[in-house]
Amino acid sequence: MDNAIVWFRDDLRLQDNPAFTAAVDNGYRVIPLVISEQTVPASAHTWWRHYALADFQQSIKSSGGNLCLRLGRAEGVLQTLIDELQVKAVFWNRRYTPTGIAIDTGMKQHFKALGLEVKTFNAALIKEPWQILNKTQKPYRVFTPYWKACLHEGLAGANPLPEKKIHWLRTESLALQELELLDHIRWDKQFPEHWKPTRAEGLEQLNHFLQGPVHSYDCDRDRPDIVGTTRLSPYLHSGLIGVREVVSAIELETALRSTRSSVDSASFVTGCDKLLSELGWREFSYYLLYHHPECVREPLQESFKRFPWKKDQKLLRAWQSGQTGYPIVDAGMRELWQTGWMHNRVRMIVASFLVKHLMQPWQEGADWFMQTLLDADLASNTQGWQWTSGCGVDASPFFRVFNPVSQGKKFDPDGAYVRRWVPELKRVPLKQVHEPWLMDAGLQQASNCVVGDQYPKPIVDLKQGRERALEAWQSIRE
DNA sequence: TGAAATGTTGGGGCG
DNA sequence: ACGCCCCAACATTTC
Repeated sequence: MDNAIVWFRDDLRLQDNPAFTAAVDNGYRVIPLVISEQTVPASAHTWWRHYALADFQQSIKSSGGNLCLRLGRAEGVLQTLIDELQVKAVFWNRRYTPTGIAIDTGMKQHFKALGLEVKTFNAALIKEPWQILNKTQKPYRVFTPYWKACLHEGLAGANPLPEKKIHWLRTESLALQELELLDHIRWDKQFPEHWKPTRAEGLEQLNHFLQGPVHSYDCDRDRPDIVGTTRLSPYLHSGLIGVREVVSAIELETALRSTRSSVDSASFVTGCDKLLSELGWREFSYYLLYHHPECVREPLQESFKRFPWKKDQKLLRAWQSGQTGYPIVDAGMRELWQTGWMHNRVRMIVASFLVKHLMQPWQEGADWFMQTLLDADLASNTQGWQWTSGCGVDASPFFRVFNPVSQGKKFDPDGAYVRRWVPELKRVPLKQVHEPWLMDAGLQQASNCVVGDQYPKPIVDLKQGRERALEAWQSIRE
């Protein structure tokens, strides 16, 4: 029996894993490998990765293997193992980030040239980015026709499990701690209160969602004050759960429902369609990143390269630390810092505020999100920022400036979300909870929220900020 | 997957 | 009963 390395990256699961399945079914003895290249310092998503790896390690252990953890540059690590263990094949699932593609392409050529069998697969996406093209054989630039084309082809479900018995090759491994994925400064100490990075927990969340919240997903997903979303993003990014497993779960639940005629099937179908379309946006992000790798740093709309940003470290710091004086913005930024996650509606609000009212370059916001999000996903994050900044393809028009006060009133109508994350607002009456500066001096005292003292004064005037942004935008229009 | 400015309409108070 | 004004409520336009 020959040995094959299955190199796991953002696909930390044995189910729905085509590279792993192929290795087993092709009759190889499997060396499950994870390499930590340590190119980024410990941050929120490496915290997640640490515990996700612990879970993955455990699942391999319980099926009789041991996960091989290594540190260093991928090529060197692979070469060492190949030499030591007479490895005949290397299998992995594809990445789609520019650097990931560059590394993987080079490595595939290198090891093929040495006579190894190297095979790559799709575990991360419903459709490969090169698969979906418009009538002129070019990539789509608008979401809706793109997603229709995907739906027309049919959404693939989970990849099959191996049919043959799994044979593991046990190897020496570093201890998980030696990967140094946890920061020495334990600013992440509150994460465990909010997250359990295990596959079982992710599946549980998915199932729970499909049993209840999916029915009101259409409106509830916009409400940061209630748990109306799946909160699956970190599971999907690390690959504890595969996106195609989500598709399969939806299909299975739909099939179960069609056998009984339930009265609430309409809301179920609507919710599922909405969820699928959110997964569609994720796909579209990977698609755009694949076809336009430069979009990580460069706006997709040429004219935005001339945008007159007003770089200001003080404003950026105030935004990052949730001290802007606008409750919904501060609540979002503090939720992010404390839990490693932010509700999507609030991501749009804080992004619009940073880019438009504060006139800071979207790349600054994108960088901060990548450092602080558990689900730090280059594709989704880049597209999210380009979308709100109005410089992406099929983006929100720049003139659509979110007003943090009206957005707060609309999507956090009881003030529960802002009060949860901005404790200064706990005793502020609902009427002023999204605009505490409107309280008179006496009420500010009585509410323990003296503006300019206990809670910051608004960092920018909304009307002025909006007008300044629109003027700047006019200046770059053709 | 906005918001603000501007335009239009229609009911009610009032002389 | 009528015209006039006011102004909410809604609709349209603009960024």
